[in-house]
Amino acid sequence: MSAIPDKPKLEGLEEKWGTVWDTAGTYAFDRDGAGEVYSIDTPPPTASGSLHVGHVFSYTHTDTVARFHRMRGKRVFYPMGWDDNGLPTERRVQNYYGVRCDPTLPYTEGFVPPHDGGNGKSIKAADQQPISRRNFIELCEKLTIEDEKQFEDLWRTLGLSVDWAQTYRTIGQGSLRASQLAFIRNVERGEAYQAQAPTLWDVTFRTAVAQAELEDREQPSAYHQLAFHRTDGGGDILIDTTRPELLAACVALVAHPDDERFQPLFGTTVRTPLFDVEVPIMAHHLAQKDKGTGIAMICTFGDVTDVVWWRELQLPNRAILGFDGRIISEAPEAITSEAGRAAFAEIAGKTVFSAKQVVVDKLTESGELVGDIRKITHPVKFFEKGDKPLEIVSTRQWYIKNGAHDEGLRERLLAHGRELNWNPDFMRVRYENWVEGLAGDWLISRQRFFGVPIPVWYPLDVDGNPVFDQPIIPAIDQLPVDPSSDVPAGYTEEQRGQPGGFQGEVDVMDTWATSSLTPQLAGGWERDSELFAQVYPYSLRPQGQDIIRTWLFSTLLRSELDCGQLPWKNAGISGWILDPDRKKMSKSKGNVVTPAGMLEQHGSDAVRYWASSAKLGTDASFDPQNPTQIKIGRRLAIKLLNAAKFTLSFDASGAGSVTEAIDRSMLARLTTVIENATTAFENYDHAKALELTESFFWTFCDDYLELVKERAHNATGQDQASAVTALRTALSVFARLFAPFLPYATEEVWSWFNEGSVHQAAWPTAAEASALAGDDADAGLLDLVGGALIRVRGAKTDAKASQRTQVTLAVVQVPAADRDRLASAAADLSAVGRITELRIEVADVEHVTVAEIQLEQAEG
RNA sequence: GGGCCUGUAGCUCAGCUGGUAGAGCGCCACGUUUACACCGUGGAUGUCGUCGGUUCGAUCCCGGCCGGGCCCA
Repeated sequence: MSAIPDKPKLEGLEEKWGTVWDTAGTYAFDRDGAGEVYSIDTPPPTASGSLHVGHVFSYTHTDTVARFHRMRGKRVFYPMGWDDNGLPTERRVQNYYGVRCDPTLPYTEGFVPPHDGGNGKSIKAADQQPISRRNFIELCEKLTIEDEKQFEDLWRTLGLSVDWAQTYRTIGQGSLRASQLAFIRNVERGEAYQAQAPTLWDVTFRTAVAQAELEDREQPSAYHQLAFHRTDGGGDILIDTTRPELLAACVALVAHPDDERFQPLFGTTVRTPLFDVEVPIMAHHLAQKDKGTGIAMICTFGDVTDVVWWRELQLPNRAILGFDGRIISEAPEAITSEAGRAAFAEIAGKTVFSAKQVVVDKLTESGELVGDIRKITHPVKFFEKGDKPLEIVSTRQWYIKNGAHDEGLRERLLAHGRELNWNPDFMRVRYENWVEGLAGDWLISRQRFFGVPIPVWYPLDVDGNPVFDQPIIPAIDQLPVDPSSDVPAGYTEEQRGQPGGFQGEVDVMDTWATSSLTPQLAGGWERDSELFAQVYPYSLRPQGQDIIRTWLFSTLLRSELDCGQLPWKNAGISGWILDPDRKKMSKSKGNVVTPAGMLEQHGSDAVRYWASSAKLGTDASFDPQNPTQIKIGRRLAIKLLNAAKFTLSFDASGAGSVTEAIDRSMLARLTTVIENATTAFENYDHAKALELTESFFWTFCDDYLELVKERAHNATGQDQASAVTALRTALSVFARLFAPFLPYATEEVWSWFNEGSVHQAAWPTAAEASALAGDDADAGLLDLVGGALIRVRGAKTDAKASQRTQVTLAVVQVPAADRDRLASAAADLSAVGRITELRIEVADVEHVTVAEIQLEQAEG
């Protein structure tokens, strides 16, 4: 036990107890212990991103749950991971060091980057120094490790009860191995496959992206009306398009099968303007009668609908867009006319923007552009991290089955969604909408650098062409591998790139292909089976609502594929942080405050109180200029310190039993608070647990403590002992009920009258309070006496007198049933109210009422 | 266009499977009371978004509309 300071304060508690917890291993997972395990599949924050109040918010929610279960005697497995793999890190490295990756360059020993630190501003691509892939990855490694240190410091200050021995990085060696191993298992079971297919492509980052990473953005565009020429001599057919630059890639026209205007034309053909290619007119239900002229051109590929049409109508591929977003140099073979080939030559090599200009000019010239160009805005698909519209290119990519084309798998995924306990429950719907809306399998190939390499090689035939459908898979004990530098079994390095030799896959996996394995990464899957058996399936998956479609879905998918099981029992979904205008906090709006500064200014407990007071799934608004909830939390923590100091100042030598009615009443109330707070926590409603505890704590301080302080201080014998016993019991209970929310203040208070950490103490039980209160305690008495006290105080306030003013006579009226009850606390009431003569009368009143009060005249 | 959430005191929110509303902050007044001035005490404050329906009775259930947010087309 430690001494109680004269002036308890919050400052310094983070450092003091942080060190103690670390040294004592307070939050270490006891893998050899007995008892139930409570395991948490922690969201690994993006190491290259900056932490904001939203992180503090949701991670605090999780921590309160972890602390609750730990105090309930469970062995809590609470690891922390860093998501450092992927594009966000690459971008940060580019800006931080002023470099970019050029895989064609050789490695430079002892490379010193042109910048170090930057100032947060992005460095223009043209000013970035090209460096080798290996140099680039080394910088990624270096910077993420620094970033992760800062994250850890913040989490420690916030007081997350993470076991810091259980950390993982999504780019760490263990993750590389697990990620590649899981992929190989997917291949072996036929769940991962390669396909040459139209792929959504970001021309800036030059990589494929997956459905989960898309977002629609409203963009200005324009309708161009083009004249196609019927081959039966029946005149022209007009279509509206926003992408005339793809005219050379046109493979058909399409209208709705029910559209009477076009029914006679189905099966006939037209010639395209400018390029003079004969294409069929076809029917498909996705064509919209009321859009444009009701008949559209299908190009390979202008948008995702084109892909559907192309596939379902079995059209030829005449793609003209390259990976750089420019028109390729080779015209499609279907363009045979001299004029057509000449027209194509003019757009070859141009960006889509420039090509559009050329095509429009030439169509205007030829008179095949009809009427005016009409400006519109419409939604266009973007990579969520990109700033140019996605294009669709045809490439070879690896996919993992996700149920989009597999009814059985989809049903199993939906069944798991129903099986999972969602908090709040309505979040399940978002998952179901996503699963039901999947349009294609999960594309996991990324043409990037800082990621987990796809662990395959391809044999080269005698002509040096890769044989993609016979990939060479490494042996399990060879993992992790980098196919760019490692050599497959049976080959030598000299055979790399040679006919009859092999080539390594250069693509890496999508970040989510690794992040979807967080339960496996943290839990020792295929590495420490004893640990894995203890923690898997996990008790809880906490996360934000924005990544249900990505992280939650993909984790569930990998688990289902690997073992047919749900990876967790519960999901806890936190809401957003909104600024005072109810907008989502964002850096660009300049309304982001740094969490570290917040913790420094207000104290961790105060910030945690604010976070804890919001329910799961509910957005919370936050005004950095006026952080009301944080101030309230700070006040609560300080109040706890002071109330504890006061309570512990009374002589406890006689403590043992509780005999006074008012003391028993308070404990009876406390019993109910314990029961309800426990239930709330069990139901993942930490906010309610806090609210119940806080609310009664103020009653305890304002009324009960006031009522009994005279007796606890000055009385003797059992009267005094009863008060002190009740006070100390309540203090012990409050410290533990508040411990998940205010870990620092409660630990400080606990240390004043207990050995060990409050965070390893037993969660309070109703029995410990009710045993002292007794079965027949009058739970309502505290409010009755408190009501009388409030009215006495009110009378003094009305008289503009100090609360210290002596009352010579107070006549209190009560309903008959309450007279003896109130009388049982008359001495305490008189003491706190400084009442010389207290008369309790029975009257026809609904509530306790002060009928008459005489105050001693204040002196001079 | 479809789905989900949301609209309660000036602000932030609570309101337990329907009985005409609560907390804190802020505001006003009083008080330096020996745990707390990062304080204490007391007080005022609402056609519970809107229009209908069910019901003896609706903030709560149902439907329409309006506003805010998110997801999907």
